Parts: sequence; C-alpha cells; structure tokens
Amino acid sequence: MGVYIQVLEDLQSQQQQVIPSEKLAEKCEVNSSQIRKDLAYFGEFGVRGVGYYVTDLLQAIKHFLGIDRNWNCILVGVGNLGRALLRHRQLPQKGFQIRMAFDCDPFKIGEHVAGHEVVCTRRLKEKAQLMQIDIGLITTPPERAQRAANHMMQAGIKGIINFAPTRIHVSSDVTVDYVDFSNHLISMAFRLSHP
Amino acid sequence: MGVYIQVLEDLQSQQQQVIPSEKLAEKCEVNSSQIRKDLAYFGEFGVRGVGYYVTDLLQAIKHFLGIDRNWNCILVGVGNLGRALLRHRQLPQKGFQIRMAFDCDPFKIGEHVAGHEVVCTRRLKEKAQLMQIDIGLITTPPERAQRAANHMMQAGIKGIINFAPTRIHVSSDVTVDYVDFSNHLISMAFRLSHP
DNA sequence: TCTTTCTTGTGAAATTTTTCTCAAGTTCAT
DNA sequence: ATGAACTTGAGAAAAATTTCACAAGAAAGA
Repeated sequence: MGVYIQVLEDLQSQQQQVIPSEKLAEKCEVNSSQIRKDLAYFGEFGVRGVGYYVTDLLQAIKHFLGIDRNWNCILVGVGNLGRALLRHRQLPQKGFQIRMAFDCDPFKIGEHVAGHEVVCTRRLKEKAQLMQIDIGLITTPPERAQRAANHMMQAGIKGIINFAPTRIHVSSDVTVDYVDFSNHLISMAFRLSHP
Repeated sequence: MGVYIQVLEDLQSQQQQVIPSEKLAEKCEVNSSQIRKDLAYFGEFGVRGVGYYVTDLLQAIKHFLGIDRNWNCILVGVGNLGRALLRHRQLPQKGFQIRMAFDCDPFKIGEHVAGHEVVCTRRLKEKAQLMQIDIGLITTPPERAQRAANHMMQAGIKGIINFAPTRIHVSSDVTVDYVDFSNHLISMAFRLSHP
C-alpha cells in the first residue's frame, strides 16, 4: 500500500494527471487487478476508459490510511538508529512528528539531537501526557525494550513500533509492530543461496 | 522466519534445551501448526512427545536460510541511515559484514565511520571487485538510488537492499528488496484510526 | 509390559489472497 | 451518431496460506 503512495507522489511531481491501473501496476511491480481491487476497496475512484486521477486518488488513499493528518510520536533509545530516525526528514514530511526523545543514559540526557532535547526515560509519562502522543518508537537495546513499552503504556500510548530485536508484552488495547532490518538481510541471503 | 531465530536464540541463552511447538508458537505469537509446517519443511527436526532441540533446530534453520556463513556487503549513501547501519552491531553479529562505504559527497569522502573509510561512489566497481561482495545496501536519497544500483550491478552484485523510498530497475539476475520504515508508521496510523 | 500423557508430522479443510475474465462505461476519430 | 479502442469494477476461478484434526512415535509411571 505504501508503494502506491510513493509512486503516485512521483507521478504528481511529474505533473501526470491520470494513470490507468495497468501503468500504475508496472511502476509498483504488482498485478493490475490487484491494484483495481485495492483501490475499489474504499470507493469508486477510477473512471472507466480513462484511469485514475492521480491527485484525487492520492488524497483518497491518504484519507483512508489515516495519514491526511499529523501524528505525534515519541522515541525511546537515542542510539544510532534512534538518532537516524530523529534526523530523518521523511517522517515529518509524511505527517509523523517525533515530539520528544528519551534515554536512560545520563551521558545522553540533556544532549540535543536534531532539535530534540534528550530527556530521562523516567520522565516519559509526566512529559508525554502534556501532549497527546499517538505512537511510541522503541529504539533501545533489546533488554530495555519492555521497560520502554511499559513507560509508553503508562502514558496512554496505544501504538508502539518496536525496532529492538525482541518481543514485548502489552495490554490488549495496544498495537505493536515489529521492525528488524536483519530480517531483510536474512531474506536476501536465503534468496541468493537458492538461485 | 526471522522471529524463530530471535526467540530460539533467546531460549538458547536461557539454557533451555527443548521446546514444544505450542510454547514456541506462544513466544512467536503465531499458530503452532504453522510452526510445525514451517519446521517440517526442511527436514524432520522435532521428536514426537518431546519437542524441538533448540540448538539443533537453530543450526538447521540457519543452514537452511543460508546464514551459517558470512556475507560481504557494501553500502552506498553515508547519511543518517547509512551511518546507523555502519555502526549497527547486530549485522556483523549475524554474519553480515559491511566491507566498504561509498558516497559521492566530497565532504564525506575520506571521513571514517565505524572503522570504514568513505570512498567515492565512482570507485565502487574498482574497489568492490577486489572482494567478493554479495549484497549492496542503498541508503542514498531517492534521486541517487538508481545510480547506486547501476554501480552495484557493474560490480557484479546480485542482491540489493534499497532503503531509498523509490523503485529501482535492475537486470533480471539481480534481486531487489525494498525497505521503508514510513510504511510501518503508515500501517500503524491505519490501525489506530480503524479501532 | 501396559497405559496414560505428550507432541510431532501431515493430509484434509477452511480461509485468504491473487489472478482471470468480461460486461459496462468513457473517449475520440470519423 | 457510430464504431473502435480503452479501462474500470466485480464476480468467478485459481492459487497460496493458515488452521484443524488425528494417526503415530516417545516418555514415564505403575
């Protein structure tokens, strides 16, 4: 689904107004029926004999996905990955604002990264409750991930993205998503060794 | 599949010798039949009435996935994400060694990041061919991703992982994998807005 | 040895996802 | 107008994935 946005924004910046599912499929490297099914899922946006109006479609997809608004995020764990995310320009561009950064290392507390002061993780609840935070990003080492998740839950955060390579346990009203690049390398290793 | 490794390594470090699919399923948050199907796919590793021997299983999985060896990688694009990957300790630990780092920015060339000298991207072919490089990581801005891919193909690299948010075109003997965190944030936004 | 309790591996069933196909709507040249 | 060329939306078919259900093997106590 994210691919559609990527490709459509590209088309938009190239001033292309309309695109048929066949061409869009080519660019996204998927089957065109797939695209038509997906797009038909949230309304009739195509025009028969013509195709899809890029701008309208993009807006509709974004609305459907819930990214036609801003989302407040916080990050726990200011290591290499944490810093990369804090500095990543693409996230705010897509409506995901990292509002605060936390770490429990006294050497990091007080430091500034990409305009964010690093705050002690213990103060997460106190700080995060002042603002309505939607999403928490965990970029700690694996042994600290669960504690970070606990702090987030105490602050009422309902969506957690865990970049640490470990499972975490959360109450049933919290959604967790796991991200681990090593998986991509592993999958590549597998594909290269089974030609 | 990567989850299995994560959980099994955890069990191994806890000295647990045997685990039944039911318990493993719990920890991986998947169905136990699923696990048994997956594990049976590359041989009969379980023992009926007992379960799976953690160490043997782990070794078998790693062999099957092709990660019981080292893989030589290079990276193009020494930005925030590139630096995070270069410094990431987990990758070499799992057998993925980033051997060289390239960038086309004259200010970055010559700089050292986590023990890697940053080299001009134009010298990629010349440099990479000295060593047998298996996997190329693209962490450039999107507009430079295709060029990076071209350099990699010229150096005979058959596996590319593209972290840049754009599609790239490669010859049919090259495998590409796309990685984009914004997708995880988008998917989270979707789940939070459809409770 | 026999019985009870576990737990795997796997065929069958159920479910989900992907692809095929085509009627119906749109555009454009004539 | 009319016909030819396109393209969507959606039902049907096909393929892939996930789950169920249970025979058969293993362990342990009586």
